[in-house]
Amino acid sequence: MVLVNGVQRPSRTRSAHDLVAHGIGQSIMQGRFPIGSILPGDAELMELFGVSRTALREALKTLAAKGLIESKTKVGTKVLDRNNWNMFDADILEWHLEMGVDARFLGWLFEIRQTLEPLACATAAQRRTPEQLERMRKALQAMYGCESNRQGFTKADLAFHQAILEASGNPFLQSIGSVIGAALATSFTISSPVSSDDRFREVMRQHQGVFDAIEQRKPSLASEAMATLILQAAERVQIKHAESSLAKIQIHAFSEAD
Amino acid sequence: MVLVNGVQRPSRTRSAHDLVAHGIGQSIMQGRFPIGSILPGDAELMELFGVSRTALREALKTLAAKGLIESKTKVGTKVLDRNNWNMFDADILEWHLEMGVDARFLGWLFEIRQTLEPLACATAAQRRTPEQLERMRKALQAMYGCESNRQGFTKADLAFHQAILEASGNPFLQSIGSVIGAALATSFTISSPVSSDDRFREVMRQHQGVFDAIEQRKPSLASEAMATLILQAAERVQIKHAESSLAKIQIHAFSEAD
DNA sequence: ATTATATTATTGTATGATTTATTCTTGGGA
DNA sequence: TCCCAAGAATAAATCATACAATAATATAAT
Repeated sequence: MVLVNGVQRPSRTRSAHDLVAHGIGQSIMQGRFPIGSILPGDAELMELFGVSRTALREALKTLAAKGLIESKTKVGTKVLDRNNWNMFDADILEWHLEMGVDARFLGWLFEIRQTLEPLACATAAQRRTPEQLERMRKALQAMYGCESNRQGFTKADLAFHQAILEASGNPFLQSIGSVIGAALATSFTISSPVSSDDRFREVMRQHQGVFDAIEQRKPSLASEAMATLILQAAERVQIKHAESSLAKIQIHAFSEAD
Repeated sequence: MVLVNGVQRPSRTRSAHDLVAHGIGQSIMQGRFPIGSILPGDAELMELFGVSRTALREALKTLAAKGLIESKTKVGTKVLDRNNWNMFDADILEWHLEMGVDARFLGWLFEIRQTLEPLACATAAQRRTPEQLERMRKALQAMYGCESNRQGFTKADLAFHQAILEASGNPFLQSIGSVIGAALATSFTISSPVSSDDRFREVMRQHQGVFDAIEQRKPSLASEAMATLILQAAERVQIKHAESSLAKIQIHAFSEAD
């Protein structure tokens, strides 16, 4: 889904409760429904979004499951504090991105990647199966073939990182794919539309290094290679972000379905 | 909620959709609804749990929000692959624990803690406010005062770790409280009922060390102190787990509300 | 002033009808 | 025989309405 000026254009017909959950979720992110406040009652929300009670309540249950809100009889539906939000949830991240990201948020994002992805590489280097390695190789090949196609490149990049996560064998690490997706989505949007030839070669060299280390079953080498890769990616994005003085940015979120 | 022989006794009257979500979620964890399979249609599930379609569908939306299932018109509701599950979700972790944990799972759990909590300590040492430090101090005091009360001790322990997460300022780190809660819940259940006096002093010494480092704003020291603390906790639990040859274990999950 | 009871607003649950989307089937052509 | 298109079947998605449960608030009784 593509965002322009912070207003969403529904790309396809999505289910009603999905749209409502998206709408309320985004409003919470933007502070339109402040933290700690009570949301409007069912009746009002039904009218606001033009849906039935069923669809509305399903949307609320979706948000409650992600830790955004909590409903209690008679007292109403309260917007919970941020530390109840599940930041590893793909939707919450997407809504964050759609709101526009600031340097602080990017810092947090890369702090996590910088910590977890090297771990994933290290364990993947130990536990990878031949099939998993093959998936990485395929994704890497796709990256090589997408020098000109930035969207395709980003998609292949995400697939590469996810293949590593999967090979780590740790289900917790496998759950952070959405975080990486969010980071790549910002890179896609922020960095210069025509990436230089040198930069492409440098990025590919780093990714190839990670792959080689995992292929050769060298945990610490794989870990370090990934650490430097992420560090440089973070620097690129944050510099670019500082250059663009926009508060809100056009965001394109990627999903595996794309 | 307490588990005995894998059968749940509902401790209090909970909402219908909550019970259904819990029931289906647990069944998925246990493999009773296998991954990739289509679960029974609305009508059958309604009868199975004795609830209306409304309650059932809200439960399904809750599970869908956590990445466990996906519903498509005509095709049915499919149990998604594990890497779609959000392992940082408190409910999913709880259901995992209720099912009983194995050494592998404990390993994954501590792998994550071992990586993220030192980071949290390091950033907390840099960015903590006086109020946040005070929260840590209070929790630490509570731990000192609960040598005999194991449940109270575990609760205070969790509060201490969560105070650190909060002080880190990183919302992603603040979301992993449930992971720590899960780890502590297993420790509570597995380790010997009467912990020795020496062990208590050792654990307190380590926690005090983490606190001191954060108080003195020494990031690397705080990070290392936490790393060794977790390492030893992991060793204790896994050894104890290996001793107890039970496949399923009585689990007591803690929440902030307790 | 305190306790007990009634009120009432808001979420929670139930039910049946209707709509929508997708698979499966069937029929017609090439 | 094979392929494509039109239609039927089916299960989820949505709607509309009614009723129940709960807890905050107000009111009355002690």
